[in-house]
Formats: sequence, C-alpha cells, structure tokens
Amino acid sequence: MNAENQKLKDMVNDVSNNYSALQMHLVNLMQQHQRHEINEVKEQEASLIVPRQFMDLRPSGIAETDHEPSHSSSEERTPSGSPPNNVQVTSPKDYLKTKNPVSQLDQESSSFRDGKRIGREESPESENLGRNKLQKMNPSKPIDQATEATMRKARVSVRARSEAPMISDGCQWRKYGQKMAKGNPCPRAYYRCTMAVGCPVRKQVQRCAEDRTILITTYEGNHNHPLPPAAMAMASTTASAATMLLSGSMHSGDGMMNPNLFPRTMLPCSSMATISASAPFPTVTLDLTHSPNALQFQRPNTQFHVPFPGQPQNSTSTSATQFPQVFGQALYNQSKFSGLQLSQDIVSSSQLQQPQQSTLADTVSAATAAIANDPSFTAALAAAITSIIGGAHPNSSSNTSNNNNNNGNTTNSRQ
DNA sequence: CGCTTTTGACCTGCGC
DNA sequence: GCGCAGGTCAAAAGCG
Repeated sequence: MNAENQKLKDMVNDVSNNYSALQMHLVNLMQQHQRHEINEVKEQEASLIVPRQFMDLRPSGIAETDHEPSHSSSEERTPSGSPPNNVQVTSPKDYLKTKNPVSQLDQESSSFRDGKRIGREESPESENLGRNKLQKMNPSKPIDQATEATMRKARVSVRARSEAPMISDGCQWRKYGQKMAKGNPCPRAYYRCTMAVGCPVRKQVQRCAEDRTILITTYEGNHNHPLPPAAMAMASTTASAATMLLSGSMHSGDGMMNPNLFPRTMLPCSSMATISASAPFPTVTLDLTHSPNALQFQRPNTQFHVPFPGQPQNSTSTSATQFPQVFGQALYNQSKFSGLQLSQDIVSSSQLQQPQQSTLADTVSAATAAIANDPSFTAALAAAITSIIGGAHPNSSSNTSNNNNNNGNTTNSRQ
C-alpha cells in the first residue's frame, strides 16, 4: 500500500506538471486563435460589441490586471470602459488560492437572511427563498440581484458513460430526494454536499433517456469549504460556469446575455462542451461520452437547450473549447499514466480526420473519438474521466454510491 | 444508536 | 385561478 501510495503521489505530481505545461500551451493557442477570430469578426461586423471572454476561472470582477496581459481585443471593443477582462487560464489551485468564489457568494447572500421559514434560516435554500421574496419586494437593485441569481443557479452538466449509479467526484453527498422527471423513465436523484455544514452545492444525477449508459450529473453552486484534490477540477468547473454565465450577463445592457454576442466569444465548435443560456438555469454541458458509437445517440444541441428569449434557433447554444480544457488535460495525463500514450501521432491522425480542429480541447476530443474503439484505451479513457470527477466505482468511499444501487432497485420496483 | 435513504407531502414557478 | 412539473422537506424506514 505504501508503494502504491508513493506511486500515486508521483502520478499526481506528474499530472500537476503536465497540467501546467499544457496550460501554458493552451493559452498560447487560445491567444493565437483569438487574434484570428477577432480579425474575422471585424470583417463581418465592424460595429460588433463583444462581451468579456469566458476563461477566467475566478469569479468575475476580480480579474487582476497584473496577470498576463490580454492579447485579446475584446477589451478594445468593450464600449463602456469597464475593466479589461483578460483571457486567463487559472488552475483550480490558483483559483482557490486567489479567491474563494463561495465566500463571495456567501457574503452576498449574507445580506438576505430573512428566510421565509424561520426554522430554516440558516439553510441556503431558505436564503434563496428569502432573497426571492426580497427581490420582489425591493427592486432597488434588480440587476445585481438578477446577477446574483444567475451566479447561484448557473449549472454545469456532465455527461459521461458510467455503469455506476453515480460518479464520485471527490466530495461527499447526501441524497435528499428523488423524482421522476417528465420525458425520462429514469428517476432523477438530488444530492447535496455534506463535506461542510451549510455547503450550498447540490447536484442532480440522472441517466440519459436516449442512452441509459450515459450518466448526466448536474452541479449547482460553489463549495464553502476546502476541497480534496479530486474534487478541485469539478468544483472549479462549476464555479467557472457560473462565472462565465454571469460574465455574459454583466456586459449586456439589459442585464442578460446578449444572445447574438455570446456565441461569438467562443472558440470554434467542439463537441465536448456546450453552453445553454436558457433562463433561469444557464447550463454548461460537458460531454464526455464521445466515441464513434456515442455520436449516434447524441443530440448535442437539443437536449439541454431551451432557446434564449428572442434568440434565433441557430444560435441558442455555442460549443466551447475553452471550458473543458481541464477534462482534455486529464484525458491526456491519464493516458500517460495508463501507459497508453495519447501520443502526438494519434492526435495528428485525429486531426487529419477532423481538419477543422484547431485547439487542444478539440484535438483531445478528436483523439478520444479516434481511438475509442481500442479496448485498451477504453480503460484509459474511463480513468481520465475518473481522474477528474473522482472515479465512478461502486466501491467508492462515498456512502451514496452503494446506496444508490439500492435507489435504483427501489425505484425500479416502484415503477 | 446514529447516519443515510426512501418517499409522500409540500412549496414554488410557470404556462394556459 | 388552476394544473403541472421541478425541487425540497422531513418523518419513517433501513443499515451498519
């Protein structure tokens, strides 16, 4: 066990190092691409106004100008002279070190302590209720409160193939409800984080109606406590989603995302992630199910996307390559761990198959699809996902995993 | 015995 | 105002 632990430590260190190196590379690629895309946009619409970029893993409004100077011209085209929002790639560690997004939210919510139910005043949901009530009664800061609500409700949905009833993401969860959702024969389970008292993070777990091997896990909120390394990626991803969506809302005149501008800020299409701006729960969807076989089941732009009010159908969602970079990184690193090199030649071959790929995340995605038929790689792919979202295995230390087996049986019998 | 899950009831928002 | 659906609560049951 000691030897195994040491081996795992070495692997973690390797991940960290590779992550940093690849992160730098990704930044460079993004900057290059951004310049290219900006030129295109300028050609198409000279008067276009582009909101901030959606790469800062920290909560909006705290970007520091002493970080890497942005080479994006988004700030150049920001009309109101708002502080520049640089394109930054911040590791989860740095992100948490720099600023705990939860603390900000908690501070914001602390001014709304008049919960509807006195007995539940301390619970986050009662704060929400109180806030909603106050928002109705006191419209003095509608934009701020709408922004806050967006931040609170922004969600990250992860689609991953898993036989396990729930993917363990490094956190401890307690199931507090289960419902049958319309249009899906599989029940939806509700969990809340139990790693700290009063942690507002919740998640929903449900199997995809079209392909029940796909597990859809939706995260909402930000943790108010330190996270184990295994949970860092997902937590920062969730927080980033909120930040991304909030960022979009903050830079449009009416306090909501401008649907016509939003897609233009994203990099070219990747099938790994989509963003839905559907109110009231804007959702970022990370699709880790891709394989040649998976694609036939997938309906990438319809499943979670509700048209944004007034938004043309062809722009209801935008694929993003920026956001899932953490997952691509994990895949790359895990493939190394597994001794199954996600080597440059594999990446290159996948690029040949999909010449439109232009970013690291896309490359990894394509490589995943290209080699997913290789049984030996399947384990590596599963391990890659596991390394990010904590591991999907029935024997997880989390109580919820085993109990969820019971859930499924019980639910089936009830059905 | 303490913790977690189950599950019916309840609350809330939304569309009609 | 009503019904529906999603989300949450909390007492009861289950489990180790």
